[in-house]
Amino acid sequence: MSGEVESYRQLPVTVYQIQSKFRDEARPRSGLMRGREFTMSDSYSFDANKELMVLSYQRAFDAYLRIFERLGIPVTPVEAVSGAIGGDVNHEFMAPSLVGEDHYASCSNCGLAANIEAATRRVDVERVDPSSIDAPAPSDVATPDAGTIEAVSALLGVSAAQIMKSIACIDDTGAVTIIVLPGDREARVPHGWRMFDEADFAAHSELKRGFIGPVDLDNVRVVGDLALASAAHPYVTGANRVDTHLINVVVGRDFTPESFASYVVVESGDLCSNCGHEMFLQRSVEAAHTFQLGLHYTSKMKNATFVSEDGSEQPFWMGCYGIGVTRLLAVLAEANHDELGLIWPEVVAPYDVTLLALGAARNEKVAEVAEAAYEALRNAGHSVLYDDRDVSPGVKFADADLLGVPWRVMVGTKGLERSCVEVRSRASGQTTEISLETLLAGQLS
RNA sequence: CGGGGCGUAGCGCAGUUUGGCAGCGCGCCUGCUUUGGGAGCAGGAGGUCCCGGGUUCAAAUCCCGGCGCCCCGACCA
Repeated sequence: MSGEVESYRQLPVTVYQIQSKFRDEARPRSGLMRGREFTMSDSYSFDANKELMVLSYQRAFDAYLRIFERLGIPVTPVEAVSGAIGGDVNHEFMAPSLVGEDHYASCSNCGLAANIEAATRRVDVERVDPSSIDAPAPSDVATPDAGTIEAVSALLGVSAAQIMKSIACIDDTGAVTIIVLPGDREARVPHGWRMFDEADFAAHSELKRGFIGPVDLDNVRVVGDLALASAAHPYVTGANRVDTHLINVVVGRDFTPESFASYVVVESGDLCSNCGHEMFLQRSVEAAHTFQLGLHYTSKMKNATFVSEDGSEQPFWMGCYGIGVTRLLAVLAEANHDELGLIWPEVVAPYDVTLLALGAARNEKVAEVAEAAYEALRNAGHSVLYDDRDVSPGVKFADADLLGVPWRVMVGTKGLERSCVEVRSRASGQTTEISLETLLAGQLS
């Protein structure tokens, strides 16, 4: 782009490509849904400032919505984490599907939707005064080999919800941070953080895997899930000693997290962080992804610049947008089928019309009309799949349903007696009769 | 790389638990009938039961070893 665009006057610019892509996927699955080779359409926008980048982003976003609408694929744009690609605001276009690999949380009231990896919840309970919790000071309890919530729960006879889960992480600044959350919930590690790996545990011997706890931890940041701030009971936690836990740990008395936020993976029934109504989870397929990259890449590149209005050299504000074309085919089939087979949306159907000659081998007139209809429809600009096989009508009907071509024209003795043929819509199942004249003029209605 | 499952006719599978004639559906071949919703009847062909070894009078079935495929997870612009 640096060779093509020199001035702010040339902006905005959006370029695209449709290319084969290769990924070293650890486990390809579900046919076209995730393969090591696939076709991808992606595009990139370049703007002079953030406000204009957002406009370009919105144009691409709206275009994607229109594409999916025309394809007959219902999609929900959801807030997502940007993964390795970087940048700030981004959306995944999720097609609800039982075969999907992703889940998103959606609010039943305000419509807020976010990938399960990004979704947060609200906890609508008053913060509890620690002094109101009647519990003696924390004390040790031996928990040999009980390094999991389940094991501690079974050993001590307490519910998972009464145990505090402590997850050791490296945060986005590289600092060791412990996330504490209710033991009956999965931890959601914020974007940019990572959980401890083998090397981290080796480097921080004060943190005993399976027995980590937030009490008396020096020089380690502790953050807590919202639910802990409103918990009206003491917790069981790790004692930071092998085979030992602490009981009667009260949040705010025995330790105080630096801050409270949503650190659990959202579950169905959790409250929307925006409006407080219940959220539900939807299984889905990621059909497309859009990103506001901002200066994420261009600020690190020497030549990704243009000359701005005031004469200074400025980096481009970028957006990037991708649709998995190969995957789209699978999503398309998922979204557009019934028990008889595919139902191609007209805009992407490989043929407009399938022409069935019924009993042509025994009726010369049928064969003649079908041949003529084939030519007429083609001359009128239709793409036609012509079934002139010598098989029974039932076989042709079933195959036509299976292939899912939008329009089916049936030429047979029954109709020809009245100089008619039938036209059937695969999507609606509606059959109408048209005259031979209409058909031979290349028209379907 | 972990966890689970599977391997028997062209395809899909049952049979393996409790060792005892190699089965079913579809497809295929022949004949007759049928022909606007995946035809019917009759007859027929088709097997390295993944491979190797072991136990046994006898192994698709039990034991040991190997190979292959699928699913789940890790992974994933």
